[in-house]
Amino acid sequence: MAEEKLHEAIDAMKNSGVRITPQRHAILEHLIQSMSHPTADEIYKSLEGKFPNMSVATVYNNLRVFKEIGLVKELTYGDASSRFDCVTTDHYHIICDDCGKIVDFHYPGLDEVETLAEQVTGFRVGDHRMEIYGKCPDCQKSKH
Amino acid sequence: MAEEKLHEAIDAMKNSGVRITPQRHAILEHLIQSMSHPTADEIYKSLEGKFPNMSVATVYNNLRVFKEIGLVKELTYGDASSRFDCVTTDHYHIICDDCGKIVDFHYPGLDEVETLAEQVTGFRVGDHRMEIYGKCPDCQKSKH
DNA sequence: TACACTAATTATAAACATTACAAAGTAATA
DNA sequence: TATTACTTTGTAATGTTTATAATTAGTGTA
Repeated sequence: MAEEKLHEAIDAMKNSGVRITPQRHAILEHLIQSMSHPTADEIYKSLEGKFPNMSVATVYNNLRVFKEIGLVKELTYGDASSRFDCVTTDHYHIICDDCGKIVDFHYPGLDEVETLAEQVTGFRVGDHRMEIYGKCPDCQKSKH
Repeated sequence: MAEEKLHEAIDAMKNSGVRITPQRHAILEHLIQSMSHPTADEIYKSLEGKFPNMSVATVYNNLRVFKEIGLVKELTYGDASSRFDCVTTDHYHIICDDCGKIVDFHYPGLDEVETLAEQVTGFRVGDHRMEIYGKCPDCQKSKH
């Protein structure tokens, strides 16, 4: 299924007229397979072996491209660096205040919130994001 | 009413054993009165007149203190710097993709989402945030 | 397949927000 | 007043992200 997602993503790139370079392929592959929410630097470091000459700028450039096509979402929390999440099915994130762990959390889309927001504000709504904060099971146990 | 909020905030500081310095008073006052979502630098610049010697570090330090007491929330969007929002009544934000305008948007708290998240993930939930993205009325008119 | 056009990559420098640190100042308490 | 702990200040340092120019590499067409 990761294979399939990758193909879909590559098709999306073709349709948008975006060239498919080895670096882009590798970044996408890593995002899909990692099942996590890596920072740009983490992606850069994890591809060091395959692409010893790849520049950090390439990672940033392509994450921006993927974002523009809609393949990837940028997650900005309070901490230093953004994290990037492959857009697959609708889901939200729940984040541990103590250890920073991020867990995916599926929930029927909040369409009614979007609709009401349109009516109240006059915006044309395209998207929304939500994060839930709390304490993960592990950190609940370790009462310091 | 801004006056009143300020007093409440100052009481909260007293209860938390946090000293009320002129700088803290001014930062809080600005946050409450501005009715916007300023960056740390905007706060710094707007208080330059009153406090010519105030350091940027002071602004950052105190915003962190306010956050810890629960007086202020940090809003991190994709852009360079965080914005800070006085915690008053429950509300969310709707943000224009084009011009970056941020508009408050009231909505009955999503308590049922928090509850479900607890059940599904085992987290103990304390808080959540949501942002809605779209195109504001002004930017809809100016079809580029 | 080779060519030409355009886009992408690289390497580096720069910008920028935020934090760390030490020294000086200030409030609270006894 | 002396002591203590907390705040502010100024500056340096850190770390992420972007800008730039030169080089390299995809892609469509002959």
